[in-house]
Amino acid sequence: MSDGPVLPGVETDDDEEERIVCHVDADCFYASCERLREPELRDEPVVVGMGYEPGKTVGAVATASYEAREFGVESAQAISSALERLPRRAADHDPELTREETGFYRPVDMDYYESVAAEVREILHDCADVVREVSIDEAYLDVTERTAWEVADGFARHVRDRIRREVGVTVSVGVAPTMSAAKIASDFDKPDGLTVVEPGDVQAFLAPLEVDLLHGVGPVTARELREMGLETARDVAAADPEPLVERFGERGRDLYDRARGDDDRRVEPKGDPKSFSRESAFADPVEKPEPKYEQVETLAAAVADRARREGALYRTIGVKAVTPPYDVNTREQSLSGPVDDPDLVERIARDLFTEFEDEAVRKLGVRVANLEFATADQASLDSWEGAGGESGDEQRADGGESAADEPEPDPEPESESTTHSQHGPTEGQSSLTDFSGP
DNA sequence: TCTGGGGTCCTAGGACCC
DNA sequence: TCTGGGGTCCTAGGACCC
Repeated sequence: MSDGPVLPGVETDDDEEERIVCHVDADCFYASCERLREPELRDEPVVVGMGYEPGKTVGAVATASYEAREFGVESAQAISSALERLPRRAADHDPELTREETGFYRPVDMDYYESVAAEVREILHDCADVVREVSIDEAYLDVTERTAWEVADGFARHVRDRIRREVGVTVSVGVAPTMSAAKIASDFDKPDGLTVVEPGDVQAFLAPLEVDLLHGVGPVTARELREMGLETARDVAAADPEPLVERFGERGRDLYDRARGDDDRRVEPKGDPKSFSRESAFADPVEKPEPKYEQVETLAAAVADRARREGALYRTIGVKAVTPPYDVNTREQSLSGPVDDPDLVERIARDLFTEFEDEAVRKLGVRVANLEFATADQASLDSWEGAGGESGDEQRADGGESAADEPEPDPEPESESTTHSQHGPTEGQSSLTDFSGP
């Protein structure tokens, strides 16, 4: 809706303002990155495998190029199954197969992809005032101040072409008045797509879509919606919202609103992370305790190291044990105050894991959560401590001598190293951006 | 699908406090 | 002593996303 002229000095209510949201989604990003440094892979089927090693059959598909998808290779598939559908192209290649029936397999190389993503990010920030990075290959842009609906497709094309020209990867772009519609729009015409949904057209655009195309609807919810007789966004939009709320809680309300094109979320930069975790799977379920504890220790050290590098203190430590067939068990423990203490992470992780030491375990994980990040003004932390006046029950175990005068039940503060002030002032941006090239 | 890794948010019950 | 209601925190699990 185009409002009348805005009187000078009269602010329109921010919430009422129509936004122009742009969702940028890279096409099979990891595969595109591999093609960037290995141009021979262009137009060929490419599979990037996680936990995959050249020549082996272990791991899972992280990304498959569109050519590989034609063979039935999909994300999250076991590499062994992918290889059945699309054999590896080998130097001594099977004369039974034509070249067209084979593809290229590469292991994930996050450092390299991160370096490419940083170049894309730079362009995105150049094209918008507010950018929300959702993942390595996806972001929302609020471009309300940069374009207008009449020329939105030209703007989106500009963003897309710049990324192709300056970085060399293709992206799909969706433009809409809401985040959820923009997200679906970017997916509508992949790869190398460009879809603009103008304000009046949102509901009509969504209507024919199957429910599982809606963001937040996975296999479970899709099945339940179908059992309720709701197959498409149109059905959901026309349904009585009450049963949806009753069955799905808040999500049901969101689902109903989004299907109708209602979504008042604003594009905002992503805040600090909420947790860090590391996990790894065994080739086969392990029953003996020793190798499992060894893995727990490795993961604990990696997680603690990550947190320290990011300048985060944590107050909760947890473990995950996946037992056959695929039961996910989690255990966690919270401390009385935030710490940076790798030994404590290891000790508590081991402790929480004892419950599973004799069970067959196929996958293990260690996690820290309840994070606190150092702010530039450490003073603000000190001030709330002082402001409380009475009670010292909410002690932070963040080092310093003061901890010694309090009988601390849980974490023993281990000297200076628990403070992270020596890491210097941390910026809002995480260390994701300061990669050091391939 | 015979199952990789790193996240987010929500729910629900119990403990504990007032 | 029994019963009440509200709020918050903790823990475990589930669904979902990329």
